[in-house]
Formats: sequence, structure tokens, C-alpha cells
Amino acid sequence: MDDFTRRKAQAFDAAPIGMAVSHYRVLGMCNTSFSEMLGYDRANLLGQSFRILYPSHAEFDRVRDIGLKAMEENGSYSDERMMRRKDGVPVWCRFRARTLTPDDPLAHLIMSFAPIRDQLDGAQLTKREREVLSGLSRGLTSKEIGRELGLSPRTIEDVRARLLRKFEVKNTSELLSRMSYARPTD
Amino acid sequence: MDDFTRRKAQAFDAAPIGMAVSHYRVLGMCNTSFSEMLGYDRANLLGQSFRILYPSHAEFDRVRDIGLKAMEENGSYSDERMMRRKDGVPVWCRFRARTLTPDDPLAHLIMSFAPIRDQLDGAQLTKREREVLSGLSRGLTSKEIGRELGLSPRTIEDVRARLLRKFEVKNTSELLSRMSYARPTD
DNA sequence: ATCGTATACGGTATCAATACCGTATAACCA
DNA sequence: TGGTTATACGGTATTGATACCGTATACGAT
Repeated sequence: MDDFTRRKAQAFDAAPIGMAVSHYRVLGMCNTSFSEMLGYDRANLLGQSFRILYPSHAEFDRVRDIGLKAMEENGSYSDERMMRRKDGVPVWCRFRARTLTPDDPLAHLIMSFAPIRDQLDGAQLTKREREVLSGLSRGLTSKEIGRELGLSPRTIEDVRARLLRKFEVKNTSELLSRMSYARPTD
Repeated sequence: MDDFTRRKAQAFDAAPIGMAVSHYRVLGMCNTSFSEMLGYDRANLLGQSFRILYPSHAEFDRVRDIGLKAMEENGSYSDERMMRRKDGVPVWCRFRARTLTPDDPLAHLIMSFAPIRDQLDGAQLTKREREVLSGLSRGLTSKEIGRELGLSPRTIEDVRARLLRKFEVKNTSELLSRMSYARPTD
């Protein structure tokens, strides 16, 4: 095996950003940034389902599908999402994924995770708030988010209003500009 | 050499984020996201000085020192910086670096580069668009932005519509979740 | 010289967002 | 046990956003 391969593997291991490889949502490989970000030893993480890295089972189910269409078309997808550290603390991340199997995106995924630092680190979000935030960052309306979550649009508007109060912003645009990856963790 | 090494190298190559390894500011290795982001063939990039990837010689000199102290202390550093594509178009990036040689940080660096304006490679923003975006990220309405800039609210709505088209997003919320905070540069 | 784009503005129509009013249940905490 | 918060939903009223229709000027590129 050539030296190039060795150097690439070393770069993967020591990369300044969390990286992971999955096969059907099971972690096949990750680097130290990834395991440290989530508070695990790497050895304990390999072979595990990604389920344990999300705040809830519902969240784990929900995020499965939201990038599938984009990955079938472009091979890649990116959004902002909440991950769950081993100690239970949620971490808001810029998430990027590329699939090596566009016909069946989840078969072989390569992902990167960059934690975002912002107001969120103090104000913890509820499950509902995270779900709604996820929809808002994808440009969905309250009606669309309601359909996605099986709730009335009115309920989504309640959650929305609570988010605006919590972050002391005037509207959804300002909310999302505060949450965007413009303020990464250094 | 074990299979792990091979899989890590593959993950490096196909990572959804630009990655590079340098030795004293000379590119030793990079992945396809990196070379594509900057408009080069990878083969033509290996062994080159990073000089050609920055907008100017002054910029190249300036960025050399700004992370050194942080890397000597923590081993890592991150900021936002302008890179220069082969065709001359500037790309604003979130930059992260980790050194494997903290005593002499530049000796062996591993870096990641994430373009901050994903969707907008090529479509650079006009002064008006930046001004309007700045207002939107502060949660202002079209009417308020119009007052701030001495323009009709109707004109703000035009600029807004142009931004949504350029970024191929459905609404202002999605726009702002894709963008970093936008400050007018002039 | 014509094409494309950015700028700037007007009108209208429709849908979304936001802010209120209200009720109700469940969880948790002091 | 009572107080707070999150959840969930209904109505209504107002404002904002978005998408169209149109006109007009300016500027740069082919």
C-alpha cells in the first residue's frame, strides 16, 4: 500500500473537524474529533447505531429521510442539526454528508460535523423546539412542518412563538441568522 | 496495512468538506472537495505553495502568523478567511487547522475548509444585496430596511426576491440559515 | 446596438407569520 | 397542593412576504 494512503488516513484521524463513515446508520469509522465532540472513546463508538448520538428516537427517525432526495440527486446534503453527547448535553452542529452510493444513499455515507457555538449552549431546547427549528432552517412553513410532524399548524405556531421569546428575536429570519453557522466553535 | 487505514483514506478522499495537509505552507495532500472548491485538478495542486490559493501575497503573509500562538497552545486554530479560486473568484471559508507539530506548527498542518456561502459559488453579492441581507439578519422588515436605506419597500422586496432566486431557497428563513451573517463590505 | 442584469418603483392578489383571545392535559417542582 | 412550563388546538385580526403584472434608467458585455 502506498504512502499516499497512509497520509490520507492520518489526515482523517487528526482532522480538525468531526468525521464519520456509516453503513445503514451504523458507524463504521470515525476520527478523534468526532468521538471527542460527543464525549466517547472511539473504540466504544465503532459498530454502534447512530441512534445513541441523537437526542431521541423520533429525532433519529426524522433525520433519516430529510436528506435522501438531495443525496440521490447531487450525492451530497447538508443542514444544521442537534446531536447528543454521551453526558446527554445537546450539541448543535453543521452537518454535511456525501454518499458513495447515490442509488441507496444510506448504504455508504461520509459525514462531517462542526459544532456551532451560540446562544443555544445556555438555553436548552425541547424536543419539539428542535424538530420545528429543523423544519424552519429548511425553509418549511408552519403548515408543512405540521404535516411532517403530524401536528396542527397552530401548534407549530405556538412552538415558533416560544422560540422567538426564548431567543428574544423579532421574527424567524433573525432567529435563524442567530443560529446559523456564522458563529462556529473555535 | 490493515483495512482501517484503507477506509480512513477513502473517507478522506470523499469527505463532504475540503481537507488538506501542508508542510511549511506547501500542499502535501488534499481531497476532491478541496480541489473542486478551488477549481483545480488535484494532481496539479499537490506540491504547490498555498500562495496560489490566496487572493494576494499580502494575504498569504498575513494569515501565516495569525493562528500560530493558538496552535502552539491548543494545537488547533480556526477562523474565517478568503481563498482564491483558480478562475480568480474569491471564496469565503470557515477554516480549521490542527497541527501535528505544536513546537513548530507550520511543519505539519491538517486543515479543513468549508465554503460559507455554499450555494453561491460564482454568484457574488452586490452592495445592495449585502445591505438588504444585513437588515434581514437583524430581523428587519422590508419597510424598515427601506427606511434605513432611504428606498421604497418595493425595491427591498425586489432585492429580496433576487436573493431567493440566486440561492434557490424558498423563503427568507432558509436563506438566512444558509448564509453566514452578512455585513455590507462597502 | 442589442442583450442581460441590477436598480428602482407602482399595483394587486394570495398566502404566511405574528399576536392576541380562549381551553385543555401532562409533567415537574417547591 | 398550587404554580410553572410544555404541549396541543381553536378562532380572529393585522401585518408581512411572496409572486405576479407593469414601467423606467443605467451599465457592461458581446
